[in-house]
Amino acid sequence: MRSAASILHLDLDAFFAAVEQRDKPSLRGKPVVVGGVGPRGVVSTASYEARVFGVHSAMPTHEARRLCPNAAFLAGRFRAYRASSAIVMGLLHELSPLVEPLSLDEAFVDLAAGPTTDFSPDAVRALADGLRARVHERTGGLTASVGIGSSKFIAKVASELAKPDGVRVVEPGTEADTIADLPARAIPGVGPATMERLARLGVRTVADIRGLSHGELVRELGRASGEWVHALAFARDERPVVAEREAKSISVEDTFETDITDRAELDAVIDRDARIVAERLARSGLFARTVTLKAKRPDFTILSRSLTLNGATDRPEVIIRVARGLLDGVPIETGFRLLGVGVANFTEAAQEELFEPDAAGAVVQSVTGTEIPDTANPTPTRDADPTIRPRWRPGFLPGVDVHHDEHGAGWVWGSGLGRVTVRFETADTVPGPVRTFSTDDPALHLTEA
DNA sequence: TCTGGGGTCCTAGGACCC
DNA sequence: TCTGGGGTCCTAGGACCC
Repeated sequence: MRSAASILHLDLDAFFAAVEQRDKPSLRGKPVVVGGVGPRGVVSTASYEARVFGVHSAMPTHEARRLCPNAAFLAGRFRAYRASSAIVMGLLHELSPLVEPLSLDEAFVDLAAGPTTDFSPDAVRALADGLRARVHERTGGLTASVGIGSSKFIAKVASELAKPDGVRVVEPGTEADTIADLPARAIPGVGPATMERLARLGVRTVADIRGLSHGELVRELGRASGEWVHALAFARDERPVVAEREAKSISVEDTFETDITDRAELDAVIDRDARIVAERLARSGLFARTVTLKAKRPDFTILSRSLTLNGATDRPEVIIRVARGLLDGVPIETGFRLLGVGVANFTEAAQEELFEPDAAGAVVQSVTGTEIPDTANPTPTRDADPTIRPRWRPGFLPGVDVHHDEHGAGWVWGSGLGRVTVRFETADTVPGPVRTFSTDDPALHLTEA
């Protein structure tokens, strides 16, 4: 926590709905609900006119329709939202180079990293008013709420208190008092489950948390969460504003209008999602080592299966093959309401860390790496497939190349120069046994799937 | 007519290595 | 021969956020 109120949090009011009302004058002053419009959709944003009826974010759309049948229900126009968001983020960058977007409609700004020198309450209030006026003008009428405080937590609480269309500055020294009477739920990271546990300890407000010992909280909530909640209850928050955070995962998922049981249909969903994931990977110039399959059962329980490859990939056929393999190990009789494919564990191509020593201590090629000399085993027995991009040579692709011998069939798990790891498929389990072959082992029979 | 999609972080157990 | 601790990686699930 700083001594000056130098962290700003901006939150656009009912953002998606406000953009719709701005662009369609007939919707102004009327309830607007943006979100999933299908039978299993949920509300993303409700305009303030719709909130009067009890409609709010994350509510099932069918319930919103029941509460407010006269509202306009819209699926959302993300291109328009991104455009307005970019204008606002640009305005924030005029205040400081250190801007941390949290979503399209929200960001932190570290004013101390910019030209601002006067952090007196009056000065930062004037700064926030100027910012809000520019947002309104440059976006064609959108309103924003702005909070300023000595930490991220306090700035965010302040913008919440300022809503809608207002400013709130929490003066240094008044932080603990400001949050004392808020529900414990106001602490980020305290959701329904944590709130339930805290309630059992008699906690309702932030101040109530202060009555518990550090040890009690850690015992009840676990190490990380306990310490976090304890610190924030006393308004202790040292998190820096971080401008650019690198993505750690990419995923695509679909909720179906009716549950799907059919394997072929599930495979088709995997294919579609995996191709989108691969496209986004390639566009980011990233390669992923871990593929995850996610499924939601009719009873809403979520199941996930993941597999980490020896090498990284951005190829759709690899992601598809791995994801389908993961589905093999999952009972599908009850059907799923959602299926999704994700990737994680990113590397960038042709970087040194992609080369790893093999069992013998020699350096071998990772599947995304560039070939490097291996004097111990200089000759891969198979030429590079010309359809495979150069970085893949000598080109045994995890999940694509298939091995077949008298012990059964399997697919390539990973490959380095001079070795190929094969995972055998078994009748009822994934993963099956794994075996590593030398590339000149006559028992190794590889074909492309 | 039941409850999205895109993420992040944490926990816990097992494998494996030193 | 037995015991054992620490560290890292992987996997599965859960909580949470916008």
